[in-house]
Amino acid sequence: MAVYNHTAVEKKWQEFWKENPVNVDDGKKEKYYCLDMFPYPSGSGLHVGHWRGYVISDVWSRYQLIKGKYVIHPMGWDAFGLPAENYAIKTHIHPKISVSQNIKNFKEQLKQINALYDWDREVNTTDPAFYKWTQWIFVKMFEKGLAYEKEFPINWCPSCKTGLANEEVVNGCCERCGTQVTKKNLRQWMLKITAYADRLLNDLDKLDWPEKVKKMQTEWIGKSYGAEVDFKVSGDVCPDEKITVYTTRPDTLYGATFMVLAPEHPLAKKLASEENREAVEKYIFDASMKSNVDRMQDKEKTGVFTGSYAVNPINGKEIPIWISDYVLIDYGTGAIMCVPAHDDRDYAFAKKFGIPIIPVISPDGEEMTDDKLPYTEAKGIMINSGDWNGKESSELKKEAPHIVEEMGVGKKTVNYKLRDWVFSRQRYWGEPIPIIHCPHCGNVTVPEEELPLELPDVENYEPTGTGESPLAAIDSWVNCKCPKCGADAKRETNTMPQWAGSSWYFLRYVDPHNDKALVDREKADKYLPVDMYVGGVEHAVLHLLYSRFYTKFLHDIGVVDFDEPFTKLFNQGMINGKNGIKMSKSKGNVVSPDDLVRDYGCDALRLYELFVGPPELDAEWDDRGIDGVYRFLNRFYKLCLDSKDKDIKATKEMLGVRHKLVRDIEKRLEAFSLNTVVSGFMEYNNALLDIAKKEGGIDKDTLKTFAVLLAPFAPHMAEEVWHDMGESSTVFSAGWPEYDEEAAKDDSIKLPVQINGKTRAVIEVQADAAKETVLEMAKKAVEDKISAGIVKEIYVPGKIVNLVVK
RNA sequence: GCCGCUGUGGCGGAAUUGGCAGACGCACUUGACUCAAAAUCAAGCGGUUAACAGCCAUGCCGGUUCGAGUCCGGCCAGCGGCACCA
Repeated sequence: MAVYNHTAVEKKWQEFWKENPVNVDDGKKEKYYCLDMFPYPSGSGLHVGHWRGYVISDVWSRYQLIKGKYVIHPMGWDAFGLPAENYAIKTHIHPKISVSQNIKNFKEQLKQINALYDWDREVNTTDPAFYKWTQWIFVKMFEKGLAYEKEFPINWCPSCKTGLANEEVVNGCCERCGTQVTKKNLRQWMLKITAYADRLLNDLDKLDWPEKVKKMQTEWIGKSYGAEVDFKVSGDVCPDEKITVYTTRPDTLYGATFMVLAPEHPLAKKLASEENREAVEKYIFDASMKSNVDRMQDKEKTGVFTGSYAVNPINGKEIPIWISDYVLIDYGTGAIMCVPAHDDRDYAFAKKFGIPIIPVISPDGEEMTDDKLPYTEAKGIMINSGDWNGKESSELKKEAPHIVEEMGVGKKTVNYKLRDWVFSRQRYWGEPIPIIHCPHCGNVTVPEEELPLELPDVENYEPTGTGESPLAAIDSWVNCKCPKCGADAKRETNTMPQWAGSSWYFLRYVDPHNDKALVDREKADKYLPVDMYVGGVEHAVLHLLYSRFYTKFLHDIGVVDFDEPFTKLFNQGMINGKNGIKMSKSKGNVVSPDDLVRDYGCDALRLYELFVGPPELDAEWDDRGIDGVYRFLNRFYKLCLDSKDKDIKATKEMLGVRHKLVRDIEKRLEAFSLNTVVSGFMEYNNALLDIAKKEGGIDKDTLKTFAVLLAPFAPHMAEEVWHDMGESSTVFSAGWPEYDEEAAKDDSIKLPVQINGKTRAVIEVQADAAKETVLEMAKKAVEDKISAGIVKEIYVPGKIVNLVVK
């Protein structure tokens, strides 16, 4: 029968902690802010995969707590968004109601982890007192010119008559009804995140984040250096027009044999000559009906000749102007010069349509034959390039922008892949955008004192069919007076995306009840920024980039004095079901933590969540493994019970284990190798059990040290043992133990003796033995195998002896 | 296609700057306790071998080194991200 009654013990200490809070800000302690990515409170509840990240961050938080810090470890809810809205459409239950029910359930389940969460700090993005400030930030961005309106195409399902998010488009079709998705131009609110592109890029250097995430953000921002070059249109279809292209390879200008415009380019239609007009217009129309996804899936290049020509400014040659949808209107200038000899896509296009190909770079300076093309490296000698012949292309690549600038036909430029952020949704369940459209004053912000602009109740959550949000159907809400001139005006009916609240919620946790400011500046200075952010890697770009953008903006308007929100980031791996299949209700492979907590206890599940594998990697869940950590906890507890009433004096061996334990656990914990921390506990516990067998027990100080180290991982067990050893205050006030390097050292060590790199014997030597002594012992141990004669002797103290024989 | 990560027993995984490959655990086998089972405790557990010695073993091929899971070069497989970015 198990001696450790986890249910009773865990309940006892949970009540104890409730009455004796362990994490208190006395004003003197150093702060540590450890944050989980807040969850979307879904109706299906928590599974063992959710636990993992929360256990990791809680272990880290409790570690900081024992080290004497005041830990801010909050939790909240990211509760706007599609699932709640779709549920409302189906059931006609207001999202407010379903969301609050889900939160209640989620919170109950979350409490089983018994993390250090400070529930007084709880935030909820759908609470008007919270989204007042989400709206306030928008107002400030509008005032600074960072929020603007623009016609922008969205994914549109002609059958559902609704806009779709990218993730709702599957293989170019609507996820729900299977209809081919098209595009529809709608007026959208945009946020000018591109204004921060350089800072978002450069400040990545300041961050202690996984390199992978930094790299993903760098690529997402996609900074490139190049030149804009003007090509004059020749002929009389469009006299006096010029086309500006962006290129990163101005060195290949002599090789440009055609140009291509995006179908959406303003000149695309105009450039069509009489005989080409029909084909051009058809191509442009077809492209406009294709979804972005479709357009990208086309393998074969398509295109149409406009019938017009432009003049290559470097050599005065006329080159044909084509239209093709492989050129994107929102990158660069929406037009490119094409150098088929040195670009894969241009090459494919030229081959298909029989356009001349002129090589201008050669690795050896010789003429390039067709079989060597396309040659896409910017390395080699310029050929067929007039004055530029003989130059090194990588050098020229840097000079060329200045040359075109001097010629007056272009300029040096920088481009980004990063685009401005489409910030409006034609949906109900989101923050209303606090803008009023006045016929006289234009766009006017809702006055600050009228915030929050609350989301009104509606009868119907269905999309309107016109692409407008359901809010547009509420006349009494839409019609209002202009705050500036008093004229009849209309409210904006778009709402904000789910990202809006999650882009700044971490600031609110330090001052969640403030109705005068987003966050009190003094509190912000004291508690922010976040020291450690724990969450899934799926947010590597969007959420983490948006949060950085928001933080920089709030820094610029003086709300906070730092400009990066998350100093350190840790991405935990996912927990999957059997055979690596993602846990989901539909697959029926979801493992609920509830039964495991009941049968094994919170502590055992916490340990097992870590023991399944390296925290940064994905892991497969296997219920059976939890028996191992459960047995460990019971054995440790039994050892403590057996020892507590005996007055065991610490032997040298016990002290050795104690100091090694502290040294190893601390090192592994600092390295975030949490799975090996757990195996370390087991290993040292086994060592203590062996010693206890000989000595009748283990000294109290060693067991107490063990308990303190264990406390971040298995807080209940640690507290129980701590009190069993006669302590009356909490184990979390014990302070992190220190170790003595000397005491952790063994007197003698086992040294492998190799011959030609193969271990042939193991000798035991004094730790401080002299080289000669060790070598002598080693030779003696392998006497019979070294008769051929030793060529070389290698001795690495503490590691190995290797004897090289003939 | 490009970038990144990962390949170690039946399974999850350990292994400082290159230094006893398989820690710790799961599963399994045997034994003790028990009328019996569970629980617990003890022993074993990569392959080959009757056994020891030996030999073979960290996805594959080669290299550097006294010594390679670890470093270098070339492949293969799986996972993730990006994907007409001019």
